[in-house]
Amino acid sequence: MSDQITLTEKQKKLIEQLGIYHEKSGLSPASGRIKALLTVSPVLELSFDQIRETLQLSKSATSNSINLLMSMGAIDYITHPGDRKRFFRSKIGNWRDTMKQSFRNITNVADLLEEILIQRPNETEEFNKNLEEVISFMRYFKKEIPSLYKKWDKSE
Amino acid sequence: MSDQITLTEKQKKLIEQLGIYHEKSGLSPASGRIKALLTVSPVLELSFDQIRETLQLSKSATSNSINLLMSMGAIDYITHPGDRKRFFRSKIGNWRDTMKQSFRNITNVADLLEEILIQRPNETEEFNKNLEEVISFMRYFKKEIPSLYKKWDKSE
DNA sequence: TTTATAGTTCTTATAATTGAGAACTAAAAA
DNA sequence: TTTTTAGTTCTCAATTATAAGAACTATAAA
Repeated sequence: MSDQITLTEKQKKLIEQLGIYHEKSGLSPASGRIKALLTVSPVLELSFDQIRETLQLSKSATSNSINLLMSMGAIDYITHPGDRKRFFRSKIGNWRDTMKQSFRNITNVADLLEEILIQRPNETEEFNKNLEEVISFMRYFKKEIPSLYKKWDKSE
Repeated sequence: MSDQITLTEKQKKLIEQLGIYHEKSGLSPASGRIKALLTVSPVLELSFDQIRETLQLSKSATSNSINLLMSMGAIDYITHPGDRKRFFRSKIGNWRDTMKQSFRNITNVADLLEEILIQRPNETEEFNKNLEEVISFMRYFKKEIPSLYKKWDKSE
């Protein structure tokens, strides 16, 4: 019956906080909580019903959110022999790709800003110069990311 | 009567695209369009009614969005002697601060992840190691931003 | 002093998100 | 073959976000 997992008050608070952070990054409340639960939970692999009951969600919200998070590559699942259940877990090991994705979002706007710059009147000199600088910095930033990773790897 | 400013189809399309980008970053449609208009418009300083009529917004949506963008530091205004109107303009010159703000959002989660790490069981070794790495990279990244700006400045 | 201007604020109306609950489905177990 | 399990999908209700429109306000102009 009760698949609810036991969490300390501290853990519940951290799930809430991390969940809100995920919401700000564009996830729905339910998806954010599930992603957060799979980061905070001492048990790394949780079944559908453990997630559902721990977070008090409906089956539909749980199913839809799990599938969204899987399609985003944020979580995956494993099965255990003799058990039909799937056990979901965070793909935190993929953090480099996740990070790269979020950098891509910052830098991809550079192309759009360039299109804007191209059709601006030459007369708005100071403005255009600032726009040019933003674009230039974004591209420089993008270019430097690999070496940033390399330098971090070394410093580890 | 008509304070609507003239825009090419291309400019309208760019406002739409940049507006959607701003929406994805958390602004409402109206705020996103206003910020985009003040980036694309060949006329840099636009009055309340020029913004309103060009984007076909209600007075309330225009007023609330303008005030939100001002409180965020995304736009400001000037007045011209003998004219009561305020003329709003993009604060694109502040792009370094804007960029820093968006970096802060990425790196601020490090403290939360650290709190999560601290209370995790030692048994989930691999997971904890990954979490540790994310935190370490985020902090390294934050630390490197100033020198990234410096190097970019030089390369300019 | 009255009127016009430049917005602001308040009260809805509409639309979009979100998730609940029930009905359904496919595969495995009995 | 029937039943149970592990989810999925559909429909709908509730909440939330968004902005329209009207009423209001403060300042300046006439």
